[in-house]
Amino acid sequence: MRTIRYHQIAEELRARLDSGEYAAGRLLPSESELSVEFSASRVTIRKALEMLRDEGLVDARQGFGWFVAGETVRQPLARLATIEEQMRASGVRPERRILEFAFEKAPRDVARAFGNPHALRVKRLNLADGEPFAIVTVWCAGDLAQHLSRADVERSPFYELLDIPLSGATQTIGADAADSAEAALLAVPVGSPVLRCTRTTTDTSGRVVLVSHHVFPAHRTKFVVDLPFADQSIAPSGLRLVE
Amino acid sequence: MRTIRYHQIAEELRARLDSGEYAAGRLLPSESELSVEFSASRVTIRKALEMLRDEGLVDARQGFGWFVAGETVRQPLARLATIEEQMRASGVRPERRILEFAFEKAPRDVARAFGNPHALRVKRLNLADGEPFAIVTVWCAGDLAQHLSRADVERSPFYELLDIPLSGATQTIGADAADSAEAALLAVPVGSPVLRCTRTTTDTSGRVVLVSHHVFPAHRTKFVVDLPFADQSIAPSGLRLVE
DNA sequence: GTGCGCACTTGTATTAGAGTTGTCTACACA
DNA sequence: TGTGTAGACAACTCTAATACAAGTGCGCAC
Repeated sequence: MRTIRYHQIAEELRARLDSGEYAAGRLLPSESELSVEFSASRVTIRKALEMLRDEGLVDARQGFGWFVAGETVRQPLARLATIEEQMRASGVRPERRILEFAFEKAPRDVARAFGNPHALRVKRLNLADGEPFAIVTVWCAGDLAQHLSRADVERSPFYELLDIPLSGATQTIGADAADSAEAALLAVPVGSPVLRCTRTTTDTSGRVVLVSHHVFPAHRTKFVVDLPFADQSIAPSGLRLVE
Repeated sequence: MRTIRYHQIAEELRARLDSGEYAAGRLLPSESELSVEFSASRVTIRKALEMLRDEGLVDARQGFGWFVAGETVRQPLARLATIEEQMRASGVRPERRILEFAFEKAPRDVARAFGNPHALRVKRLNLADGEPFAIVTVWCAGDLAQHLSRADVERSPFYELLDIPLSGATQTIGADAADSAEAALLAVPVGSPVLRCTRTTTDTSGRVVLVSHHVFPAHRTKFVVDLPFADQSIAPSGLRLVE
């Protein structure tokens, strides 16, 4: 059975991309190098690469080279380490388990922040090395979340899924006792202390686009804040009295 | 594996910034020095530095040099009013009750931070409108505290008593359950959730001068942190996994 | 103290070369 | 006609090397 050369080559390259062989380096070997490696002409290599481009796996820039398509998106975002990157860097294996995914009417306070009650609510459990370390509930403004699927949310963090520039956030940190549902999910006794955080994230126009709620078991997590200047008080900065 | 030179260099510099290698001096080596060190042209070094500038990590002034940009970015964090000023502004009457005042040998970790075990320990209860809202224990390096009396500490906050310029602090925020002594002081049930903060304050020379420990009842206190830039993750910033 | 010059820095613009993709033509083969 | 090879050229990117303008900091003569 006769197979077409550049289909074979495309298949081989696809396998390498999946295996992550080229993912790290970000840049694929040049067409010339590949043509030597596969004993094929540059034109044939190009045809194979163009197939992969049509599939969205790779992309090319003239004078630069072929690169894995996904990476370029992540590049500008990589500047600040996320908690999951930190975990990965320190050898801990992060995991996300989606518990609930629903478009629904947001609670009053969230709806007021969005200016619209229609929202996507995602509840998930984050694990570190298989052990639960956070329950996260995210509300996302409905119009921005319309194209998101459960698989999207399971695969990528929200900031990658929203293709609008985010600008800032306000975050509240408090302590509380775990209720029975939380205790079950986090595998801690009912009533044991947890850190409870609420965060509202806005885009560059100042519109609130995300409201999220986080519950961390106290024995596994702490916040570390560096204050470059003394803020004139022994009391930790940012502390507010509630009611 | 092909990689782009100035991406490599940017990555290396980023690592140094994170590790604090350049943070102390605040001023980075000049472009020329870096070009020699990396065996790269000045243009390449510039590209790497400009990447870091886009990320907000460093900044430059013509004729002066490149420097770590962290301070100005985080400045807003430091401008928060002190908790007691906030209380006064909202009509709440703050009060400080000194519980213990003693020059003594500091615990091992505090002594190591000071470089000297001799320290002043002050334990006090903070009240708002007569109700307890914080247990604060402050260790102050012994040589700086020698002229301080119990009356001094009762009257003024520590930052006013120390006549040396303070420069920054690192603060850890966690949750825990109140033990019996704390519960009694704060007038809450034993085992109810509290916020526990540890802060080390340094002077401009980088010497640790204060170590303080704070316990807040969860039902009365929360931390509010404004994050000027989106830090690219739903996970609250500054969160670290413990051990 | 004031002003000046010197050394050093970043900001910006060139030139050049090597390496890359984008595109085309010509040819061979089944 | 579809497939593959070979080669040539344009356009682009990255890096090096160089030069000059503009700003900063510092010491020195006055």
